[in-house]
Amino acid sequence: MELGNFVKTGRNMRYSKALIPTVKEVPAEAEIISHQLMLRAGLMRKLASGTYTYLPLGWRILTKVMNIVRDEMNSSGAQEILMPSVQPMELWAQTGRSVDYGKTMAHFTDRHGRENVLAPTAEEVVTSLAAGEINSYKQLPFNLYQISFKFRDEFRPRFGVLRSREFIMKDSYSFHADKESLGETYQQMYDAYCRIFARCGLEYVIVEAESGEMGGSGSHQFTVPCENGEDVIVYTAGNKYAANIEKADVDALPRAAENKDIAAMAEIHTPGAKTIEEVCKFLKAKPKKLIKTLIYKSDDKTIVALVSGDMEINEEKLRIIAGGSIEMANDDTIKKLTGADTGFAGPVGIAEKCDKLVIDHSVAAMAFGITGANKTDYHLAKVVPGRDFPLEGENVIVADIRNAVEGDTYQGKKLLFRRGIEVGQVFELGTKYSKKLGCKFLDADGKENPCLMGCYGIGINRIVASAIENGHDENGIIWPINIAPFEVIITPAGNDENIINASETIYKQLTDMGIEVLLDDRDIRGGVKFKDADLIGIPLRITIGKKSIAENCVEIKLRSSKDIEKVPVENAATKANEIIQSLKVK
RNA sequence: CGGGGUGUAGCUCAGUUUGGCAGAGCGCCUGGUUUGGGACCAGGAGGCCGUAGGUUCGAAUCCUAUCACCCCGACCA
Repeated sequence: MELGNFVKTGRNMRYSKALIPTVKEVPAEAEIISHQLMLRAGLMRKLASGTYTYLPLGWRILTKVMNIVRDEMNSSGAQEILMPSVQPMELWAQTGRSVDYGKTMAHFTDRHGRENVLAPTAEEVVTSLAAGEINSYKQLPFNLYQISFKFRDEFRPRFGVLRSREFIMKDSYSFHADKESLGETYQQMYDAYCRIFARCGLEYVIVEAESGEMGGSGSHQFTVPCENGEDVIVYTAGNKYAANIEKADVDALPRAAENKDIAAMAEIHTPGAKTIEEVCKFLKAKPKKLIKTLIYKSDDKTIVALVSGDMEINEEKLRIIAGGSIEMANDDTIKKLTGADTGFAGPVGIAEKCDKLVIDHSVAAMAFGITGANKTDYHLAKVVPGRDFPLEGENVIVADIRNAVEGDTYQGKKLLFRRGIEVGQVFELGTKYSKKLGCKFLDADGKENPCLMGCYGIGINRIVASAIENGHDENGIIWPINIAPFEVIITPAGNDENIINASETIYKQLTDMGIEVLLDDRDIRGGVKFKDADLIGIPLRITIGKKSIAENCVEIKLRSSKDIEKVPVENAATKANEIIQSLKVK
């Protein structure tokens, strides 16, 4: 599977010979603008849920993005390789990710009964490769990358290519003998990413991120802010602090003053009221008066987490405290632990029964609250944290385990929220994979050590979608020139011989100059050509019509502007070339 | 995986309530008139009404099953 490996996009094209099936009407299935325009501009067609065929224009754009990525990766010293898309499940079992990755992993059994994974990423493969090749610190460091298809059986593919089941990713993996070396490469990748996104014409923000299933410590996410993004970025004014919502720290809320006068706990009959919503309705209370009790399993340990009823738990934060992967406990486990049906769990008396009780600051800050009674169909009111359940102890911890919300502060500064599309992420992996897969080297002292690793990903398709999300108007796409399918479109408006001749001449001149040019030689009305040119978003248009050709002139217009410049026919190609070169981000 | 919705022409969708000739707009083909912002006139092609079964004299329409696609949710304690 070769993904445009150093394939130069063809230089020129006649529209009449090209498959560019534009559509006027908005496809019913497309919700967000990038998805709509990718279909309308004839970039791609859907095959099945979350899988798309890229048509000539769409593939040109992807190819251009891949070539920018490749160029910057190569200049940063990374080496391109290509790993298989079909990987043995065994390898994933060795790192434990066959479980951690869960159902998102697409897999199949082959005719010999072996389980195979359709690569969602390649840490296992590359680490086992390195394990076989690395013996000495003298071989380190190195950085390998590939550009290839990735598969994820998303529970819900949506937003066109933003969350699809099959997509193109650039993934690279670096191997090091020490932390300094890892830090250096991490910084090189960070800088390379900045250049890549700048060259793709994207405005991006870099945020502190959580490393999720990847495991590891440091991580930054490159995010393109836009309304339709699936990620939420949290930041303080002036961008002094910016983080993914999965990561964003919040200040602890002020604790309620100690009040000895609060009456003792009271049991209330709440038949059938299992959810926060139902309890609130039943008791006419506000969610923030409730203590939400969530029960998780981490391996064979039971973890109970408490969050204010109006807040969301942040499973990533909890996962770090748990020290391993976590999942919601099933009804049986809950019943065994609390003695009640799901929906009536509470913190009173739970610390003695569970392996760990993690209390969010938002709960510790309450004067008193309502919570489950660990008895089916009953809740407790006037439950005072610290009095009715412990806030400290061997297996009790008060911590930040919730998502930031409007009104929160960090280091005293107000937190702001914005949506974005994640287009790239860099991770310091450490030794998580090298230890498990035996990727070791001998250091100068002859001692054996696991390699330190970093990994760095870029979503190629997401770059395209986010460029559209932030680059369009009511008429269609407005491409940044570096990733536009063509740099110029020539639009002859009319069939006069001198119009055709001038078009052909300029077409040839631009081609010879190395410009990527599309000639709209279709025998149709001018209006249709203009609409199509705008829809597919070619940055520069050269229009040749009756009026202008009478003065021996053509019109040059930027897709992004209304201004039209008249230029003599013989200067047109040179002038267009000049504009294009000035637009390019080097 | 749970809830909701939709499958009818290449696309967007009517028609289903109340069973009775398969529809419109856009697109496509032919001819003509047009020709700088998705033209107009005339003619035409194109559908096993998602699939399978059932009810009925008769099913796009009613019933059952199934598949696909879309939306919401998966924070439930």
